[in-house]
Amino acid sequence: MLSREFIRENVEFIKEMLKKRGMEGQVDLDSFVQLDIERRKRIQEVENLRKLRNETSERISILKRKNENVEELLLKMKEVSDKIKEMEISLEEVEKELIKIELTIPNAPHSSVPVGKDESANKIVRKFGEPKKFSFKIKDHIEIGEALGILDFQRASKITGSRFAVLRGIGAKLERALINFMLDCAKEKGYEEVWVPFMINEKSAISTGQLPKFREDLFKIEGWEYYLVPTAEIPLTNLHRDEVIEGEKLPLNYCAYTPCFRSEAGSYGKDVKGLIRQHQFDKIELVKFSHPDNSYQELEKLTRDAEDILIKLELPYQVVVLCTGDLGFGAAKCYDLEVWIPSQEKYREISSCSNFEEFQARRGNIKFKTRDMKKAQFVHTLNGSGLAVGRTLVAILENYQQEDGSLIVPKALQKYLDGLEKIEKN
RNA sequence: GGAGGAGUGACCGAGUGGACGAAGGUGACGGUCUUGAAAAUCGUUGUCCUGGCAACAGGACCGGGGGUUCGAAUCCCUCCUCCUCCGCCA
Repeated sequence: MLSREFIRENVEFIKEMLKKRGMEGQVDLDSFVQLDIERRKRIQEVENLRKLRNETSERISILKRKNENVEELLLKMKEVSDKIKEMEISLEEVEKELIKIELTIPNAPHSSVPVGKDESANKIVRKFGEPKKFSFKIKDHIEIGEALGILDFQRASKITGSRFAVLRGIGAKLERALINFMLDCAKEKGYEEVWVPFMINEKSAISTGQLPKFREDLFKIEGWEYYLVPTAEIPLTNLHRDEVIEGEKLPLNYCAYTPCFRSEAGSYGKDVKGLIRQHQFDKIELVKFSHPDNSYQELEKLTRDAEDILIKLELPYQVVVLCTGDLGFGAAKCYDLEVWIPSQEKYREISSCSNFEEFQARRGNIKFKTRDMKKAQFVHTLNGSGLAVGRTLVAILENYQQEDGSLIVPKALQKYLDGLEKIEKN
């Protein structure tokens, strides 16, 4: 969320920003301006009356102690009191409308973010490795996994439905190995491991920006105001909601494994087969709470920390900086890590590393204060996947496939699989 | 699921419906004392909103929401959270 004061004073800038994001006309800024003026007018009216009430009440108290007659004052004040109540209600209405609009305003992209309409304007920042050349006809991860007996989509759809997967035997162990490997990588980089609830409440989802705008992306628990976590970003960032962090301790680095649940509304027909786009997938998330002065250095670090996992797994990838039109709602800047998927001959997103600046901190009231600061100030929050486990599994299956249908285990993972070097059909 | 108890500032903790934004303490910061430190001692120490260039003025906030009242931290209702006991349970 941007500050009310900032929006008030930079309406033209916001309009321009919305245009860059391709959200022109999607936010009712004119109403915002009107409501903002109206709100402040009503505040002044109400506060003047409250002042009168406070003063008179004090007088009544004094008069009463002197045993003087206060009947007339009481009657008069009864009226004032009713009037205040009335006005408080009308003020609240305006405030609610204002918040409604505020919550639909996206973050302002950082000045270094390329301007563009859609993903075609994203810029490749760097690459690692080369797409491997295969001397045989390659298979996609579904074919490989099913042939090895480690992936089963049919039974998953029987148990639940489409966009779910069953992993079996060494496949299940591989998933668990990846989770442990990634958490260990994060720990090595100084992230504290956290185990969090896999359901979140409304407030938490508003803080990080999923609600109210993206409600249809979440799975809601019937009869509860709880949602299944779509990303560990939410519980991790909300660790410090409504807190003032000791400034000397910044940056705070956290990592967590959670399964992630997404409805994938609006992605019908996209990646319907295989592990790429599931309703449930595993992910390790990295979250930083940073001092505003160096949040962009922290973003670089965070991105490198996520990349390092791909380097260790020796998977070819590229880093892309998202353009204004492709940038997430709350992000000021975002790097996507894209891993090479041989069967699609494409780089596909496997991690997304963003700096939210104050956007989430303001929504979630997350501040910091150092000893020499007079006032607490909003932190900058950052997060990135380190990494999406399901997609990593896809990348491994496809990039490490052998002509005979077996699979070489990446060196970095072998110690997590009792030294296993190769997976073959059993 | 049943029965009780509790939620007050960074923390601990007091608070008869009017002199309470809130005693007292701890911590932090600043001063005095000291060669330095400790101890002692004095002082400062919340957030948000409105108006104002500012100094400042005003308003709101005692878990959240509502109610009673001229006036609520204090009374009533409701929700949330935590604790204790009983029951059930992985």
